[in-house]
Amino acid sequence: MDSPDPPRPKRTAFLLSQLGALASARFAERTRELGLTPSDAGVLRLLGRTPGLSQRSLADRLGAVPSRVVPLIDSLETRGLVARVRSSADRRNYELRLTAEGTKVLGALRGIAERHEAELLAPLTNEQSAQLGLLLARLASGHALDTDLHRDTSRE
Amino acid sequence: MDSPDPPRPKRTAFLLSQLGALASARFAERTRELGLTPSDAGVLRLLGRTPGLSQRSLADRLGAVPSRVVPLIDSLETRGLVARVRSSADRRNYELRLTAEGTKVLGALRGIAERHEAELLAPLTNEQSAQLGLLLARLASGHALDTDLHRDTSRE
DNA sequence: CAGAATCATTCAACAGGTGAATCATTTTAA
DNA sequence: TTAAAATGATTCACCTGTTGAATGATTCTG
Repeated sequence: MDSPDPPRPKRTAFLLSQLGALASARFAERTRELGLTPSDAGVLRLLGRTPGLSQRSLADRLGAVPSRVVPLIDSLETRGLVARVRSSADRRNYELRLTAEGTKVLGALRGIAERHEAELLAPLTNEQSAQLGLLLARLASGHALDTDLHRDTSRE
Repeated sequence: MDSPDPPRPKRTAFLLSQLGALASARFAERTRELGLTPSDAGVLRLLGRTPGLSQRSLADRLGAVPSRVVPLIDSLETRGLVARVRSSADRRNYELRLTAEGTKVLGALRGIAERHEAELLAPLTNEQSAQLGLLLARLASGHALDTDLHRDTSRE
C-alpha cells in the first residue's frame, strides 16, 4: 500500500474545533473545582459587569432561552451567589445582582481564567500568542461573533 | 463610573472556545444536509482511511466508549453506508467497512469539509490563514492533541 | 377598560453520552 | 483438555444540558 502516514497537514477548521473543545473542557475542569459549571461562570461574569439585569436580557446575552436561565439562577441563588430582587419599576422583572459572596467567587473566577489562558498558550512564545490572538479576533469579528456573545437588537 | 465599554482585548482562550464552537456548529449544519451527524462523519472518515476496523478500536480512535459506537454503526448500517462482517480470525470482532454507497457519501463529505474550511477562513487572507494553521498545529501538538485524535497505546 | 405583549416559570420531551451487567468467544494457565 | 480470566459487542437504566409549548402575573396599547 501507500505510506501509512505522510504527515498530512490537517484542516485548520478541524484544528479549531478540536482546540476549542479542549479549551472548553479544561476551563470546565477548573470551574468545577469552584463548584461551578461554565454556564454559572458566564452568569457571574455578566452580572459582575452589568448588575440589575433581568433574566430575559441575561438569556439574550448568554444566547440561551429564558426557561434555561431559571434553574441556572435558582442554583446560584441557593448557593447565595446571586440575589433576585423584584424590579420596582416593572414588577414582572427581577433585578439580578451578585451577593458579596458572589463577587468573591467572581474574583476567584478571574484568577482561574488567567491560569487557564496561560496553560493553554504555554506551547507558544509570547509573540506567537499575540499573533494568534490577533488572528482569532479578526476571525471572530468577521463572523459577527462579537465582543460579548450575542449583542442583540433589543433594549435594556 | 468608568467608561462602559473600552474595546477590551478579550481572552485568547475564550476566543478559541467560541470559534471552536462556531466551527463545530457550522460543520454540523453542513453534515446534516447529508443526513449525517458529525459523529457519523468521523466514523466514515476513519473507516475510509482504515477499513476492517473493529468497533473497539474505532471507539478508541474516536475517543468514545464502545457502547456509544453500537448505535452509531447501527444507524449507518441501516442506511447502507457501513457493513458489519464477522472477523474470521476472531469471531468476537466485526470488521467494519464502507459500502459503495458509504464511499460515495465520504466523497461528498470531503467536498463539504473543503467548503467549510473556505467559509470559516473567509475573513482572513491566504497568508493569514496559513499563519493561523501553523499556530494552531503548534498548539495542538503542544497539548498532545495529535494527528488523528487519541492515538492510543493499545494494539490494532 | 379590553386585548395584546412581556417576564418568569413549569413541564414534558429529547439528544448525546456514560457505566454496569450480560453473552459469546478467545486466550491463558493448570 | 479443561477451568478461569480476558475481550468484543450489546443492552439497559440513567444523567446532563437543552428546547418548546403552555400558564399566570404584570404591564403596555389603543
